[in-house]
Amino acid sequence: MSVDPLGNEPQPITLADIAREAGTSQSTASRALSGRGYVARDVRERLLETADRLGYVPDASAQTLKQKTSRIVGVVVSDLDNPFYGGLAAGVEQTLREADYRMMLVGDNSENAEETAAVRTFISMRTPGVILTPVGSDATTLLHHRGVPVVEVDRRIATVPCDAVVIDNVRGAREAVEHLLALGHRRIALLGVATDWTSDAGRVEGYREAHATAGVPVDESLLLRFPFHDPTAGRRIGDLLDRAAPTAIFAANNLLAEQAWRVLRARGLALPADISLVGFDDVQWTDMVSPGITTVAQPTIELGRRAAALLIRRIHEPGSLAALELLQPHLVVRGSTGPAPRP
Amino acid sequence: MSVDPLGNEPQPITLADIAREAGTSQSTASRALSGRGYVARDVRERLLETADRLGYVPDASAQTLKQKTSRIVGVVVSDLDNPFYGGLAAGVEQTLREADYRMMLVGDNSENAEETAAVRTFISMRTPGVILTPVGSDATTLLHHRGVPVVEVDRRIATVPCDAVVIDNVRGAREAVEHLLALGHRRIALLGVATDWTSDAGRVEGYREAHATAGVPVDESLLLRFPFHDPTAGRRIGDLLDRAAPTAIFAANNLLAEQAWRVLRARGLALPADISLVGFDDVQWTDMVSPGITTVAQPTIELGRRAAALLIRRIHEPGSLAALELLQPHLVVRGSTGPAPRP
DNA sequence: GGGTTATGTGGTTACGTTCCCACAATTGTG
DNA sequence: CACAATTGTGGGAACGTAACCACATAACCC
Repeated sequence: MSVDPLGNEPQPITLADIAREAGTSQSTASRALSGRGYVARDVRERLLETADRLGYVPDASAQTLKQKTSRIVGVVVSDLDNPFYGGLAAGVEQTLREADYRMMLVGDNSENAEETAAVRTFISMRTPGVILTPVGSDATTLLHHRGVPVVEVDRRIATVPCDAVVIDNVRGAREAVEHLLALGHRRIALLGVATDWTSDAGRVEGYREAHATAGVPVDESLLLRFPFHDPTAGRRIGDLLDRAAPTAIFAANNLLAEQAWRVLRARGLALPADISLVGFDDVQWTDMVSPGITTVAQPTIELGRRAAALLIRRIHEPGSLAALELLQPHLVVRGSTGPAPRP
Repeated sequence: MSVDPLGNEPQPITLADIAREAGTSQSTASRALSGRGYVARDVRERLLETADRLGYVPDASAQTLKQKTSRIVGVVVSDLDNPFYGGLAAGVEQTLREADYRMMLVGDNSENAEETAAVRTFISMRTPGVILTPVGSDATTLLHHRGVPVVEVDRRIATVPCDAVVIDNVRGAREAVEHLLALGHRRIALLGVATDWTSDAGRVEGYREAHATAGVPVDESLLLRFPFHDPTAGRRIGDLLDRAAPTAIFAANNLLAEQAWRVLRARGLALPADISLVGFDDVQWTDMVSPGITTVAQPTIELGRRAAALLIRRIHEPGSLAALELLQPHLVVRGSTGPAPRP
């Protein structure tokens, strides 16, 4: 690269520069580079060449200011550290990129305030649309009120009409619990999240449905709910084991499944001889531990892809009714589940 | 919320609107809301109140256009799906948020072209600085040439002066291999990445250093290098086992460690009786499988935090010399390593 | 009491882009 | 040959903000 040896490029070059250099007007240069409007073949080529030669990069803020919308889609997930959200984001980005949009990814640590703050940033950036795993309804309301398309993914919370793509949590949970019931378990603990998330509510519902269908009454003392990041989760799970003597545990997300697994190992309980365990979300470790963990697998990246596709459609045709896409999970049976121990 | 029941908010409100509403000039309104410059107490309060009441959100693109810089730091990582990069991003975001910057996270799938494209977007957004896990040197050069501060994390590739924060790969690898040598292993396979990444080069160097210090010659046929995402990795590792008969494997990143582990399990080899395994990067599963995997742990989120802190410092005082921060990894010994089997 | 400073305010411009409009020249159509 | 459509170009006004500058008024100091 043979450029300015002093390395100081004080002024970035603008459209005006390349217009002057190519001997045309700014208007023509704009048309040539943006590809909209008439411009003669040779003139266009000359302009493209000079732009390239001078290393012209259009100023996104000027474009956004003028066009009143940017090409950066806002995405907010609950936890950047959790592989589930990582996969989701990867799926979103992939589809967005194909449609020539960029992704701005933000984590909100499951805090309503952080979610709202992120959304405020998106609004100020004139984002064309937002994808989020909602933690509260404020953010979506804010966006909807501003006319910004929103797609909720993984959970539905919005109190205003908006698109969503979620998995069939009821069915996933039902299949998991049916599997346990079929193995003879009658005392199945449920570890869930103590929020108003629909994902969690659905999983509880599936748990109850399976019991109802099988004619097994639900012992409410077997249900345990946790805040999103609960440092005392391990102890509480231990208490549950002592207090309610379950023969199986259904953990409604990958974090709780891990916690439960660690407690069981610490107690030296054998899977599935002493107790059975089913998780939700097929993360990496579930097939590496022995025995492998039976779990409800979700199409994580596909969830992201669908959300992005839905958003793009909505950006292009804002009119139509709010859509709800329901993806199907499926139960992956591994060694962590077996017949209920005979007392 | 009692707003426009028709839900159409065609024009977002601007500074001019709130100035008119409060009976001041635009200049005064700007000063009151941005907090720079004189404005009487009561006037300021009145302006803040009206801004709040009307739901004013400043237009980021106008601000950026005027100020020639935005508050959105660009971050590009190799793989959103990999928990290592997820942790890194979480650390970066946390520190950035505290300094009132936002993060724009992009994945590049370890493709030079995608990395460069992302960086071009950042430039067009007038990003105040960029943090990246570099895959090539083009991106950094581009940014440096434009006068945008860059911090490289995890690896150093730049051919231009720029800040970096990495871990001491040589030492991490050396300790891992010394551990194996001390256990009597003499045929230690190395699984690495076939790139010019300094992280990988450092790990190879540590491997060689440990051998040299112990006076053990290195059998080059034990060294294996893979592209970043190699679908044939499993087969190649299997070939290595057959061909070179190692008694231990040192896998230089978490992906390769997982691959190796799966191959060993598939072959029914017992850890550590038949063969020992050491990984790099202490991801979740390493202490869940049995036996646990001995591994070189890196302070992942801390890596992200330091990078962000360094970038912020550099943004505020551009003059000083490029800094290199070296974080120390440490070896976590678990059950996957044991004495070399007697032939 | 004239100068300096602190405290406040408003007019105006510039940032870089897009896009509407006006206008030329060329070609086609009755 | 008039009149329209096609092809092509350039002038100039926005978009919403920040910041420079000019200009008030009041307080303060020798």
